[in-house]
Amino acid sequence: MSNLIDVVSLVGPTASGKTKLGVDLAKHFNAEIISADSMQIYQGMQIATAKPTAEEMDGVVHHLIDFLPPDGTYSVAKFVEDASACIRDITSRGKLPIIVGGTGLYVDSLLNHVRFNDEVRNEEESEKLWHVYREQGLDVLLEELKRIDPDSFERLSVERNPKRIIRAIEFYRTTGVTITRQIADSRLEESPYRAVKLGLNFLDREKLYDRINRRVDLMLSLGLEEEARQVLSRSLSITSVKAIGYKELAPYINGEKTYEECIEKLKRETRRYAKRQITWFKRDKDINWLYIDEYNSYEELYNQAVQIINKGLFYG
RNA sequence: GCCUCUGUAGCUCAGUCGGUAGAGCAGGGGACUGAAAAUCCCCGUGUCGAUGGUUCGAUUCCGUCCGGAGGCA
Repeated sequence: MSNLIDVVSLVGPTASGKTKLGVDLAKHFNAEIISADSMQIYQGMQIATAKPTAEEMDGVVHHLIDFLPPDGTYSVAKFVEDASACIRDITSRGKLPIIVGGTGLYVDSLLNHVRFNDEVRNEEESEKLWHVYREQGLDVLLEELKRIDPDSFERLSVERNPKRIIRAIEFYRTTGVTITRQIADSRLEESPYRAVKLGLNFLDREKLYDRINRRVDLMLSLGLEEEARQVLSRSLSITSVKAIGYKELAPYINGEKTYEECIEKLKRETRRYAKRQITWFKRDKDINWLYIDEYNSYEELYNQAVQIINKGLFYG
């Protein structure tokens, strides 16, 4: 008998059917759902984020959905804090937490119990560094990084990813600790969770892409364009502007591009997003993958999921 | 019917003065610690429309055929 906390996680690319399976599993296991989705947190962004409707939730309690106005910022660190509190709360009421979502960084940080530094993000420092980057290029920043944190210089100088290089410097300047050190420190504590991990995907990538394309069409028929007009007219935070669905439609709404061009772009961006999600999740060898096109029916897939969870929970 | 142009990667097209070819887009693989629906890295063999001919050698030149576009009657 361990004192680890049992949780279930359900991940997968967008449009793979996480919402429905999550709800069905929650009902079966007397569970509540914690959403791990960086965009479904926002109010007013319903259609584009494929946020579950009341009907889809079907009475199952969902946490961390639809609670932040679009001008609010959010982050992994905040998510881990919020979701951890949710797990404690759900568990204390004798129920099982199921984490459902497509934001891999969120899920992993939560389940691995990553400890983020207490220091909050330093926006001004970050802005300054971006300015330097735009004015003088990346090499100046790389030089500084080489001086303060040779290890992360090693890692980051190959890909030359400005966002990461800037964050590494920003982090050091505000905390006096290197990001390399922080990453190591963040994993010192053992995770208090024992997670049964499920992943939803297709063997045949084409089938996923078909589904994504059809879902975008469905979103449009549900009024995505009108939602986009509303969302785009509000002030958005640095996080919420990134949502796929609005910025792709903007050129059409502004009369700069045709409807067809923008829809194509929207579908393509969604497909690419799904591909990146898959790349992220593939790395976790503990995930039990359920390949949708390997099952004859949803019931079969559902039963398999139930079996895996039972096995993990009672004999894991 | 005649004339001209055209057929090369999934798509749009370069190119080879004859030595079997390369860009963009699409697509694939990967990275990922406070913006992650973000940010970034790597990856190009394809009967060069078909078939004859010339040639040591043809995707390239010539003939014929098939497909596409345009022009003249």
